Amino acid sequence: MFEILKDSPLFNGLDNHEVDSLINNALHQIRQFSGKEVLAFSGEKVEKAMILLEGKLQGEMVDFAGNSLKIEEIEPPQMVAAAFLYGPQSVFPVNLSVLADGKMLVISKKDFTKMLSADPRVLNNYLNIVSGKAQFLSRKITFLSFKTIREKIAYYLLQNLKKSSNIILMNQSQKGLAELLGVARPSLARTISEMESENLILWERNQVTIVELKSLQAILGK
Amino acid sequence: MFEILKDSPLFNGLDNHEVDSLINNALHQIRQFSGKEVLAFSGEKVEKAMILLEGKLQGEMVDFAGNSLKIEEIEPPQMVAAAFLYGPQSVFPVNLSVLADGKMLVISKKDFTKMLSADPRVLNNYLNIVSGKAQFLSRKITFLSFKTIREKIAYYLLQNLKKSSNIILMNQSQKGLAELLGVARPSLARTISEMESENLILWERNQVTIVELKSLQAILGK
DNA sequence: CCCAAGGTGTAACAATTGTGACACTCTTGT
DNA sequence: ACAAGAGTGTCACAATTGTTACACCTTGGG
Repeated sequence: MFEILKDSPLFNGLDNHEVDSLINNALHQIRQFSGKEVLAFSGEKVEKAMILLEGKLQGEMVDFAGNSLKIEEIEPPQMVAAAFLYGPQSVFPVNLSVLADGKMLVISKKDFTKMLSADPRVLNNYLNIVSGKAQFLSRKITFLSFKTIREKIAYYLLQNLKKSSNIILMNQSQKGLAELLGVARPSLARTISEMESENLILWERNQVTIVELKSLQAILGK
Repeated sequence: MFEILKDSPLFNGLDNHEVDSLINNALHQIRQFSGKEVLAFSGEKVEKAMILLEGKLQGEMVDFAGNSLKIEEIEPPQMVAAAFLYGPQSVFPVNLSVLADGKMLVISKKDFTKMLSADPRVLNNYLNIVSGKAQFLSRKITFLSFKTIREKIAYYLLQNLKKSSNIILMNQSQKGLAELLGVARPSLARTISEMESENLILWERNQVTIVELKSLQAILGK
């Protein structure tokens, strides 16, 4: 039915036929989205299981001053709000907004639950997804816990640094990175300047070169 | 076997006999702990399922400057590190340290997995626990995302305020609260003073009285 | 090819928080 | 009842970050 579904972590280990069969036994629909729509607001109840088929979504916290903190980007064929379908307080923790037009598969919670019972592999996959989410959030907390922008930058770079290379490709604008780190954009730029003039890093449009790895590690290790 | 286990969220809906039977079919042991021991360090692999039977534990992040940020307190009969047993990166996200002497039930991951398969109720309970954890972490992020101490305090108070009362009982020292909010203790005290002199709240040792609820909400709502 | 829109570098200034220090108060065990 | 330890109120000062503003790049349509 949807080719991409068999690559979804949820259906890991199942073949096309099995996936189709599961989907067809459940109440489902396709939801299209486009523009700058907000698909769900923080606090709204999560009542359906959602799997992104096309496009790109973003989860962001919006504080009361209107500032936003990007929590994560969601790309196909990931599940949306997977960790918030069950549990004591199943509401969206973030605003869910559209980054790129697309569509998603929506399944009623009831039928999704049946689907989990019907196939132990799917259940196991789902368990891994939810655990993974918790781990992701935990890492996010690590991030927010760093007090200084310098630490956040160092952590981000070291986290994205591939072994046997000293170059990090940036798929993110400074503006986007500032949101991710939860700091003001000019403040980020300032700290980057400082680190450049100290010869720790070389920050170019699309890539960052680590000049002094040890000093960078020292920022986190002192 | 252990009376308290039947009250554990994991065994919700099962009777004593069923719980005993599940436990006895799994490799398990009792681990005692005391003093100021650190039971597990952040980054250590989670290889066993753990259920707290007695005492009190604390999960805390320790940054590189030695400051700690308390993430949560764990009391019986909760599971320990429930959301970190499965998933792609099953390591402790925090240091697990002892707040009060006690003991916990330790079950090998393999046998715990069997236990989940053996009883759909336990599996469902576990799913709820893990989802709940993700939701907890998500709320924690909400906290850390507030920029000012004033906002954090307002959020904390409103979150802990019971309906039809304007008094909040504090089971937490200012020091503990400062750690929870991730701010320095004197900074917290300063902001509390300010809010008191503005007649928003009345902060006493063991309880906080909300004087002007609307103004408190306005801090978060502007 | 040029314009418009978004991204980036930078600066001065304001606001907030952290630090370290000290006196004082409360609690608890002996 | 008292001493010791932990928690609290407060201060001056340092450090960091946010704000606002503006000039300058880049890039991708028209």
